[in-house]
Amino acid sequence: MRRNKVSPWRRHAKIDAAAPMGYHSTNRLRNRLHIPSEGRMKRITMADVAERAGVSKATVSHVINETRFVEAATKDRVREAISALGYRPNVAARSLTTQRTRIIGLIVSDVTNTFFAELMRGIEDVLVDNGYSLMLCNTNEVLEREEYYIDILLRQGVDGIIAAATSQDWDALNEAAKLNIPIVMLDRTFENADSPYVGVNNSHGAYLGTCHLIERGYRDIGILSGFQRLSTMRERLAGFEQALAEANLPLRENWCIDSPLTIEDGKRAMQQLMSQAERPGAVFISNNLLSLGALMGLRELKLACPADVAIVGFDDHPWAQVSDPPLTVVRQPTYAIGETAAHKVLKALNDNEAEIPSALFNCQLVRRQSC
Amino acid sequence: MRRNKVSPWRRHAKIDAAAPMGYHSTNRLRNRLHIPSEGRMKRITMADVAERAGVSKATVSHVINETRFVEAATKDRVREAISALGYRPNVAARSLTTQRTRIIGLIVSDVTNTFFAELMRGIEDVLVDNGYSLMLCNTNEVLEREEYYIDILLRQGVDGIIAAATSQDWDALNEAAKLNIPIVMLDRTFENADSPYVGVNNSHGAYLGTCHLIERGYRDIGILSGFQRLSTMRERLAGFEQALAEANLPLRENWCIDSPLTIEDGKRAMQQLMSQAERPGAVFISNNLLSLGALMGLRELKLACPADVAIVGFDDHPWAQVSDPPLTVVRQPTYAIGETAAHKVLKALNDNEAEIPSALFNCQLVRRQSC
DNA sequence: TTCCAGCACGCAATCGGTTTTCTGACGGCG
DNA sequence: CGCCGTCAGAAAACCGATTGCGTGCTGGAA
Repeated sequence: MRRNKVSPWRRHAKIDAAAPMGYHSTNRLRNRLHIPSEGRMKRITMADVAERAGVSKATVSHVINETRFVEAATKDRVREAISALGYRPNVAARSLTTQRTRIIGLIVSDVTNTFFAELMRGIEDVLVDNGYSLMLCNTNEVLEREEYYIDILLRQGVDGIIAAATSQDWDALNEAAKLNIPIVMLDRTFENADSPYVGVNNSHGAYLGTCHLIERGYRDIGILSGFQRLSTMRERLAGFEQALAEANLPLRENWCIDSPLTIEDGKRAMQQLMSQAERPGAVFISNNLLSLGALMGLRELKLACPADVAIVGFDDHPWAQVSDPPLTVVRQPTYAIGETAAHKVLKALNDNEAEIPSALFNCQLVRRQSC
Repeated sequence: MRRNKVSPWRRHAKIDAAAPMGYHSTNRLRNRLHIPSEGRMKRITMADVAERAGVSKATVSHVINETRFVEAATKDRVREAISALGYRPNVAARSLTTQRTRIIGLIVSDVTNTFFAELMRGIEDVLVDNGYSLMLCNTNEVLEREEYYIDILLRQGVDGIIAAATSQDWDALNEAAKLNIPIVMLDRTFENADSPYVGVNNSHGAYLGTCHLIERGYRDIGILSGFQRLSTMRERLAGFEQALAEANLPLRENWCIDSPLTIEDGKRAMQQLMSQAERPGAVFISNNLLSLGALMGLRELKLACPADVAIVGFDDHPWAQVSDPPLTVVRQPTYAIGETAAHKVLKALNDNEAEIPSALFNCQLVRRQSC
């Protein structure tokens, strides 16, 4: 712990590193981080409060937590002492005895993806309402980092974990499960996951989107999808295939492209798709970053959307309303998914015996002008 | 703590609540959150490790932390015991004595704003490399929530705080400062802030953007800005004004609009601006959410950009490349700002005496087609 | 008057680590 | 041979809360 190795999985930002922007540290802005002389101030503990109020630590504790009857007058003295001294309980000490930290660990793959950010907001709003805190673990979709973080969360003693996991199996989370820590799978799950899952009906969503393309008259439809190791991507591909099958349309191998879930890769994938001799007239895109990349790719190729190729994307995004063209998408109730996931961990924590069911939300087609 | 009041500042998502999407909890997906019978597994402590290795707790501790020489053979026995038992140190216990938690608190106003998300990523990447964890506090730009969170962070005993503060003065953070906890101001600061600041040269950025509009021949220029209580917004307005002044252009009161920093409000503000009898031919927009809202507003009014009104925005966004029109913006090196902020807290933690200077990055004009 | 129940609260063990102090063994040196 | 410094590791105090158990006091019943 004390020795900090440079972790091997660090992924550097490309945009900023390349940008020719100066960094100058200004002297006139020099500031102290620390209050001048006083040195380290004595921490105020429960014993200090007890002494000032003329009671024992036990009584102070019971006043704070309302765990035992305390006479009104005593209670007042304690409260007065607390505010006079500016006492703040030490959660480390508390969780040492209670074995609970009131911290929930959140594992996501990319906080800059608005989808995950919106999930986070939903989760965080619920947690803060219930007096819980959030420890953020951004994995950048790197497995080793996810495993590292799970270990950290366990050392930290988090009360529960909400995970949009990168890993494809239960191994990484198994340690947590063995310790009886509630886990909720978010957005993604996998076959042998032994935890409730909160997300959308992905196959139906993709089905909706694809059917919309078919209704609009497109017959030659391709798909841009993410790695099939992610359950969401598998399900969306399945929904896409089902829609084609029901319409008796062919599924052409070379019109089905898997790509890493980044804008750059989406761009490449779209260009690869569209530079074939025979190219699709419409494309279903399984992820919002890929959709954005695809639009960029088309722009570079000077292909018009929907004239040259129509698009339906997965996941809505505020900017999708003002893109050129405004994107028709399958929308997930993202914020609500986050809220629900948070409620489920809390439920598990408050009622040890509760069976926590999974929750599947439905998607909604948002018609705009990309097809 | 134990009693959870519903907090008064909770802000609900509008989009999701309104969306007519079904929620059905599936029975066939019922899962257990907990491992069946075993009950609560005995936690493995340092004492267990010590016993198995036939040494004292002290020795185990020294092996783990490399705080004292331990004979190779002993070290091996301890290590074997650790991995055999699957021992994981309890950070609560550790931080109780060390008085350090290796947690940094991050206060931001809106995680769904890509700008903050990108900052977070930079911060998180640096922290994880250094063995620190991140506690996320999303304030939704609500002051009470920020204060609540600062209190939580202090109880939690975080080692440092990085704050994109909503508050306009030092009061809220003062408690933290009194406890000698390093604070780094992120993106925003204020007059009497007694902490280093990491951000960009906002006034120069706005100056750049406005000058660009002037060079392109626009004389009648307005500005959409955020609340002037935020230092960033004040500085950007100042840069804007300077550019106008240098070009001997008038600053028209009713072409300067302040608005809350949301997409909806940006839309309203832009519509308000453009529905005046005499309207500007170009607008500088101080924030990315406002820029997006502005584009939406123009679209509703059936006004063309840049034909009817030109736009230069602040903050780049991947989607800005494919918007209609692609947006000319002033870009900040967001990720690098985050990294720098993180490095500064760590510096303060590692070197108690260090004077930590503020850091100002430069902005860059990204020319696209909105003017 | 004695006894006991119940009230209001104190005492001290405990959680799981870190760190200071203590100890026994060994070896070098006069 | 005796003395002492060094070394590896043990023992115990300590961090700041929670909590089971114990206790002095009061008042009503026997």
